[in-house]
Amino acid sequence: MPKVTDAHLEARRRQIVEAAIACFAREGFHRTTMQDICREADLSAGAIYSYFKGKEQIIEAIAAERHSREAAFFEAGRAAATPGEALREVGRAFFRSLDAPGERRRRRVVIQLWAEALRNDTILELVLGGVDPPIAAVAELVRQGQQSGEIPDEVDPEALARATTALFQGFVLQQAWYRELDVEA
Amino acid sequence: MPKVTDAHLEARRRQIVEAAIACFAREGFHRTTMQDICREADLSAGAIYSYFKGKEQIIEAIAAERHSREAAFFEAGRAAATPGEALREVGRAFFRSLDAPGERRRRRVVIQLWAEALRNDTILELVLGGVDPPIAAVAELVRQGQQSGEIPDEVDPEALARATTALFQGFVLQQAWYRELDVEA
Amino acid sequence: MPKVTDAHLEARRRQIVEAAIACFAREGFHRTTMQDICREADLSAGAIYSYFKGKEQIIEAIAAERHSREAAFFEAGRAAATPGEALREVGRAFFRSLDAPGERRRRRVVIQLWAEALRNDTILELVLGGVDPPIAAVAELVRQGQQSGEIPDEVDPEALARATTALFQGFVLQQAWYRELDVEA
Amino acid sequence: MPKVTDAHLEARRRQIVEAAIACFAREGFHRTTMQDICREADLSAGAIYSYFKGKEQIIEAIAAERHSREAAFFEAGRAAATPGEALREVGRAFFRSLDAPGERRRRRVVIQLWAEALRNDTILELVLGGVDPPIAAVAELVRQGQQSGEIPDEVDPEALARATTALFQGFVLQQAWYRELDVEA
DNA sequence: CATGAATGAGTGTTCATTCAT
DNA sequence: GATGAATGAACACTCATTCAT
Repeated sequence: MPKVTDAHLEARRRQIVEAAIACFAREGFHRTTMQDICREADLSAGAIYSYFKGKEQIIEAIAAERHSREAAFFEAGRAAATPGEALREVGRAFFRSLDAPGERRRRRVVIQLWAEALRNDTILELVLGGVDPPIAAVAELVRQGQQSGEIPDEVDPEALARATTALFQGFVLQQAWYRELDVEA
Repeated sequence: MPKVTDAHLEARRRQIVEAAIACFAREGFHRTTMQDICREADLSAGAIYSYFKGKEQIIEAIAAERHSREAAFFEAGRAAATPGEALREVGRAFFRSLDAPGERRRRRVVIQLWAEALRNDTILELVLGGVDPPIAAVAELVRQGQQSGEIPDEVDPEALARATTALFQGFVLQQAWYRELDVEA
Repeated sequence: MPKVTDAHLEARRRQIVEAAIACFAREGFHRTTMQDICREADLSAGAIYSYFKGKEQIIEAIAAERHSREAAFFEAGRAAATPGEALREVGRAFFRSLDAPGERRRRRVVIQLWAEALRNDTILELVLGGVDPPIAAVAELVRQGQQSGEIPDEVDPEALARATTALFQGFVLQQAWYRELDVEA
Repeated sequence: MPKVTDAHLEARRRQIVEAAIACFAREGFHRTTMQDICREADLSAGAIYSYFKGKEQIIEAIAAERHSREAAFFEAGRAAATPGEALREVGRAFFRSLDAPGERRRRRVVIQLWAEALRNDTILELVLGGVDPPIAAVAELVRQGQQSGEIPDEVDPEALARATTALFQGFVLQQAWYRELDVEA
């Protein structure tokens, strides 16, 4: 890694990550060669290795990116009047994102990250880092909803939060396989 | 897939598939070498290639297997008195399977199949073949429940079925990442 | 390393080592590519990697071989009547080997091993393993010569042995650079 | 070797050569990258390529340097009263240099040059240019010693000179491998 | 039918060298 | 003159697949 100093380092890394996402969405992590990424990023092999230690690290960089993206959904709920409304708003933000065409590619990569997390602890950690905080946030909203009487007390907030997340993950999956409707919650 | 005529062909194929599942669950499709499978199955490379045309075909065979497994859940609902009870029974059967230790390994492989389905149409078809009929079955149960008044009319049966499946898929995912509770539905 | 079982393993290893020596003598360790060795050994890359874990290990195998070769010189001295005569016989055996055409190639490789030993402890050990015992053997002969009065008492046997070895090593070097005479001792 | 006109060119070249020696002694010619040398010399890659056409040429510059160093040993003998005494003085100067700590690093590089000389004729010439004149000088001293009766006539001066050099080279080698004594001659 | 040694194209990665700034 | 990011050919090594025995 022949060091790089200035701030365009971030731009280059983004360029590479973006190219890698395009390739990975198309062909998967393992069918994508570094040469493919080079071609897509319009950079030489050597250049890419100046910014990332290897293919694995590019994948990890993509996994790390998810954090912020997931967090964005919760911005949608912030303005809501009641916790229940906030929850519904978050759900709607999520469903809206399912249709965003730019996200499609990203979601195909996310599913591969789920699989990769099974055997790469670094990626598992990054993936959970993008999953656990939302679960906690939803659980907190549920607890608030229970205090305000909006949500029945007998529900376990943690379990409901987890179920909601599971539901979303399942939709991500189905959305990647077909092209379809959504409707309810 | 040349030679071999008799019915122990099926036994051999099962032996190989079983070994492959063990390897894939441990290391993933792409980190698993044919040699790994040979070792695990205690067979020579040549032997395996008598029963499967290649690695890809072993993966496809595993994907095909899922059909029958998923179908088994619906057996649980068959004996139920009402459609609503049947649905709950199917859900319970599913959650029970999440804890079955033998299933753990299989589910790790299923997640990889989800990712693989994104770039291999044969596998996509096989995966959907294991997902669509359950959805249809649940939708049918919902419709029956609506006719018997157990379930409100305004729900879209297809959408609810799809949501239920999504929920289950999400749980499969989470179960593979942590080790946890379930409780409600 | 797809295991290899029978005793022709040794033959194959020899074939590879022999090919590697030819390449290394011609081009040096670092200019020789694995493909060169493949070509010379008339084996595929994969085949070579069944017998050696990598290029480094081939070099180490060559270094290990030296042990036995160096030891052979001392056979020459065994039949000698007196220790002094034995020493002279060993020297003569050594000088004879300098002219052996087959050895020429090997000596070119030995010089490279000397350099390699400076930064590879495994090789340093192997090289010293081929150098220390001869030194000890010569020192022992000198001691015997001192007891029999053939050699003056004031010489330090260790130092003389070491000097003798140094002399031999220097000759190996010069012989590899020019093509020349030897005469005395 | 473009540009650069003034006399501090020599200073820069020395700076680079010095850095290269440090790196080569540590890691060997082939494990040392140009980046390593850049870092050690605290110069940019481009700068180094202004003073040397490439890595090879730096190595050659190091080899060329040896000439003068070897020659210095013979200064020691110049003041001696008799040829025999001169020879002993040269030997002593050599052994003294074996212990000089700064020389240690250089000798590690010399050994690598010996190996490199086997496949790079430019380096072979440079190495021999540092070896042949000393041999000739020693042979001349021997001849003088024979004329003055100090040394028996039946010795071949050339052969003895060559043997002396071989002895020295062997000591250089051993000194690089262990840390040891010297004593006699 | 089975074996497992052999194949060889293809992979991720390195590093000497260049050249726009 | 100096810089250091970029280049890209070359390398060591892997592994799905084949086929002589």
